[in-house]
Amino acid sequence: MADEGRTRSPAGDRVWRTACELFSREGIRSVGVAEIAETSGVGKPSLYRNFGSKDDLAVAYVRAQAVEGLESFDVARKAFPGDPMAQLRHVIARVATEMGTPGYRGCVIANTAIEFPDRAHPVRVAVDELKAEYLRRLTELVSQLPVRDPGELAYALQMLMEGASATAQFFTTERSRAALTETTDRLIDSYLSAEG
Amino acid sequence: MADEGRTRSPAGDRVWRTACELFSREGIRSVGVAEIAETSGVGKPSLYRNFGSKDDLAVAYVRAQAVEGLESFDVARKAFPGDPMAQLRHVIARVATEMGTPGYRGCVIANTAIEFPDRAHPVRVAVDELKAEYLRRLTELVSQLPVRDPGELAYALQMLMEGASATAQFFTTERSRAALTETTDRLIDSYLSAEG
DNA sequence: TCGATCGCGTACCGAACGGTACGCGACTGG
DNA sequence: CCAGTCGCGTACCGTTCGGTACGCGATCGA
Repeated sequence: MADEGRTRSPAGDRVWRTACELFSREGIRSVGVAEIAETSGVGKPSLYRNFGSKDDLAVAYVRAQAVEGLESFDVARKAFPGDPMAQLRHVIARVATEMGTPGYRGCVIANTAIEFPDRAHPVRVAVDELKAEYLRRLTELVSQLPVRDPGELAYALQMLMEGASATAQFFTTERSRAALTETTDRLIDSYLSAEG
Repeated sequence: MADEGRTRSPAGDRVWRTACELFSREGIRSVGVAEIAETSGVGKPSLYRNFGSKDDLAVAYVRAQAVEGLESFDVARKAFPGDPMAQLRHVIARVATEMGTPGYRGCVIANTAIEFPDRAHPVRVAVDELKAEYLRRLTELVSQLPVRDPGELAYALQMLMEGASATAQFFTTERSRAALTETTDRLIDSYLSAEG
């Protein structure tokens, strides 16, 4: 929900909060600009004055949703300096925690990628950048562990987090959370024991 | 693409093939019925005579897409009778193979769930049923392995397949395929060695 | 006090959506 | 030869989509 500190009018602020809530609950394409405007109690032109278009609003939303995940690497580094294993656990735990939010509907970034299949679409471009950035940071972190192929392990961990987020919306968040921590533990053990 | 053997008019047949292709390439919501009709060279009423509505067409599509995955359990059972480990490998390999199809855009069922967030929507209902059925069959299969908690392993495997399908569309199918086989191997080993 | 500026909402736009009324033309049984 | 049926496409329906022209009212500097 962090909004990059953009200065905005009161009406624009209500639009932003409403859009975040509606997008989170129903996805982006399912929500029309008229619905956002009505729900937030402002006219549509106010929406278009503060955000140039629905696409721009969607990009801002998706970027804002990614902030916490990306920053979790910095948070972990500061909380457990010199302990990459603890940092990794923190990053994974953050995903597990997020899955516990009521009405969790899966990773917003991944979902948005599905909603915008055209890779040239500005929203999709932003999504792909964010996913690549996450994998980059994860790989960087895993590289500090004593494993032979950190890139492979990082990719596998990303897959697991992605899968946990996805299954959480089909079955129960509890099972996905439990399976995520359990499986990442086993996998990391497997990579660590192979080459200490 | 198997179509449950429904008998259909020539026009309806062209509609069906076109719809499958367009849905696969661009998703369901991105494709309008007019586009399907025009691309297949038939009028819209032909579409509505053969399929009652776009939703019905989408349900048929999503069911058809799920057939191969669900049948892979039967195929595996016949190919490797009495060898649940080989059967499991076959089921997982099928997912890896599917990920290799050009223009792969992730699991159709999972993607459709994102496109229809409303759990009461008929398309979403069908999707949820199919996912539950897949997990049911997977759990049944894993239960034949000598592991303590087959339900947990099955859930983890489903998570992995889901994650591999999802990451394949962000990064490369090759990495996801490799990571899927590698990670499932390690995970199954981990569960088998714990309690032979 | 007046005039310019600014944020705002009403009312509207063309396009695209899912879905349908209706009439044409080709077969088929008598 | 003809009447009924069946599959089909043209042309249209109302609704909703994202986006905009425009005028109102409050605020603020002179």
